[in-house]
Amino acid sequence: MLNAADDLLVERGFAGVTIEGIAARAGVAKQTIYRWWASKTEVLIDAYLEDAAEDLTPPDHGDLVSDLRDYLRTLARFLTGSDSGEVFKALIGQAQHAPDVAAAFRDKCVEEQRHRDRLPIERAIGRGELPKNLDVTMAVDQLVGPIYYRILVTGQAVDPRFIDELVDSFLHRSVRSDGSDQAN
Amino acid sequence: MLNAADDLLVERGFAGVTIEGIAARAGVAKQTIYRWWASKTEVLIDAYLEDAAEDLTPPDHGDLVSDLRDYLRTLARFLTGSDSGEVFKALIGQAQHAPDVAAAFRDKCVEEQRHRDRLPIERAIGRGELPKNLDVTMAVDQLVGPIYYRILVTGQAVDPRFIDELVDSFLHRSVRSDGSDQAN
Amino acid sequence: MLNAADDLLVERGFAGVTIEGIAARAGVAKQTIYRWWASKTEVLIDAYLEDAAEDLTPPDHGDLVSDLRDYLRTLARFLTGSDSGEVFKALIGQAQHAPDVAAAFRDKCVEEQRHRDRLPIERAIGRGELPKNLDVTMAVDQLVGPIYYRILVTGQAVDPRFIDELVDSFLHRSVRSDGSDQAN
Amino acid sequence: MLNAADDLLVERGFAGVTIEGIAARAGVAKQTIYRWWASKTEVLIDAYLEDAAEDLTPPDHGDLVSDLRDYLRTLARFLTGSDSGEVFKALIGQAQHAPDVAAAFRDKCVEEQRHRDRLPIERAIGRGELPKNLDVTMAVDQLVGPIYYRILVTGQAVDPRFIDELVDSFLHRSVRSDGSDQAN
DNA sequence: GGCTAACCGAGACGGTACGTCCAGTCTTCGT
DNA sequence: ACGAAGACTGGACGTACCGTCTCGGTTAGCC
Repeated sequence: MLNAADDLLVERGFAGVTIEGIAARAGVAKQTIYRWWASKTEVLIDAYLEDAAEDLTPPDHGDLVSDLRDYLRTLARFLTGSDSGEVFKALIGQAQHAPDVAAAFRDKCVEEQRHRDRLPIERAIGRGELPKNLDVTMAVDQLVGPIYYRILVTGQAVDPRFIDELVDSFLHRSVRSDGSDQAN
Repeated sequence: MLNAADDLLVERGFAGVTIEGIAARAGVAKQTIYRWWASKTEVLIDAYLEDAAEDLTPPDHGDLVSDLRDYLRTLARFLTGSDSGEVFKALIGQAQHAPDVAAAFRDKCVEEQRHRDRLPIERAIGRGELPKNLDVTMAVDQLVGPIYYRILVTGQAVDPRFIDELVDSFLHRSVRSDGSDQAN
Repeated sequence: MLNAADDLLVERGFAGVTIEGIAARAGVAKQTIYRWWASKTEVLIDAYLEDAAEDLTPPDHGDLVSDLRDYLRTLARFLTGSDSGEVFKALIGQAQHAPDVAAAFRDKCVEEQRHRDRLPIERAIGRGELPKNLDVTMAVDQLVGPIYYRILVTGQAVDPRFIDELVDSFLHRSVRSDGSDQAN
Repeated sequence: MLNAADDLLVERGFAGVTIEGIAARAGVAKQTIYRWWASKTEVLIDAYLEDAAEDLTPPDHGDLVSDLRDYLRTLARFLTGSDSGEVFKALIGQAQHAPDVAAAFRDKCVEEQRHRDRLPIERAIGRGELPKNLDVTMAVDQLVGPIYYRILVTGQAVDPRFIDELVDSFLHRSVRSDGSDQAN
């Protein structure tokens, strides 16, 4: 059933995902779907949860710059080029239309995603590469925000160069924000 | 007709906007709508264009910090609290589902919006507050990206404190990036 | 279970009787119903048999006219005004749609009913009030046929006056049909 | 559409008639059916009206006995052996379940039928074969009632012998009831 | 100034999917 | 072991909109 939903989304787009279509493809009665999910969006959320998360495990090279560049590139590729990313974007899209979808989606998907997003930063703090008092949430917003923005809103390409610049800007600012390099 | 579409979206959400509903509320035949627009999304794009843009004219205080803080707050308020902002978000949402919507939406709405976003930066460059070789696109992405990200993806609040920090980070980094303020 | 079926029919009509409804009201699992009956119609047949028959025992006043008038009025009241009568009519109705229902219904309900219908006539023959060679089946058809016809088909009222006329016609014809009054 | 309904009823019985089935067979959208009829029963009523009535025009041999025998045999054949008769019986059946169906059915179908039933009697009265003060309604009930009764309730055969006896009984009684043949 | 054409409202139409109800079959679990 | 509980496939229900398609009944323009 979840696979059926997944496949339909990739093949025919969000509008092509229908409860009837999922049921037909999964060889299941509509009622069975309604028994477990309230809408196609909830099916997609579960479909996303099932087979998506692991693709995004942040790497750990023991080096902030490498970690960030690697991870953010993976994130961009996930959002623009993978099936799970398609589902994720579709769900973000749907979240703009229905507050209940937004709530469920954030609870179950975004929360987890944000947790992963924080890891490289937190590890760097642990290693002393970044100051202990760094506002991690803020840092994450500044790093991934522009990426989501380009993908969701403007459609601009998110290429390695863009990510490198993003990381550079972030690091220069961050390092400086604890005052340590102002002394130079 | 555009008002009807607008009103329906605000009252009942994107799913509550239907061609039939618009026609009924506008006292118009469905066919008349189809004569000029290909889908409800296109109606909403035009509805957005009609009465939205002017709310977002960036201010010009002659001072980058004030301009940015003022403008980004206005942008956040527009996205989270205005009727036009609702339409805008609905269209971003729909753009995730349909590439043609995405294309039209970016052409007609985002383009213009991006132009406005650049103004404070460009004026600051003109005034010499920012270096001439600054990558404006990048700068805009870093400033508005996190705001859109919070609103569209995570649902975190976008309050003045967040915006101030965003602006501070940006300025320290930007100013520093050409090395000009290190000389001070 | 039978009571549940009965009650549902009276409260909500034939379409309101469902296996699930009976099961729910009787506090029983659907499967338990299917174990003993093949369809809701069979449940209704048994429900009818359980608590219906006795209301229609023909009276025995020792006088054909009184017996017939009394009995036919009771029959009319049964068909138009009693709960069992509602079940009976519902079953006749259903018998028009499904031959198997018709067969079962006639076997189990109509047969018995016909037997009761014959009693007044047969007793009158026994008493010598009617000729021994009278075609009892024919006589019954002529007496009860018009009553069923009005109730099932035309919806005309079946009032005492109608029944009296029916009985009168029958008696005059019957007495004469053995040739005994042609001699006058 | 009406033909489709008709055909389905004859082929698959009343339960086999569904709005979806009619729509599919007629090459029409469900909504179109719902636009014009409130239920499958109403479709069947109109289907019956369209192509049924003319089969039952009572004959006029100028002779009551012939007229009645001929007509009642036609009626019996109509009810037991024709497609329209199947529809008619199905509607009578359904009328037992739903008062609104009963009302519509009686208004549109039974009324007309009753009118035809009266014709032989009324013409005989016009010709002086029957007394002017004869209760025609009562007479019709007594003639057709037993036929409907056998067909709808008991399932007994309605053969020519039965009809002949019915007519004989009726005539002897009727003729006698005004005293005219007692004078012989 | 009258004829004609375009446009518009109204809404019927063939469709697709919705979400619900119930049928009839099945498995599980507790007494 | 039996029966309640209820999940399951399947199919029809009646509804909402879709996008297409006639219909008249205005206007408006052009001769």
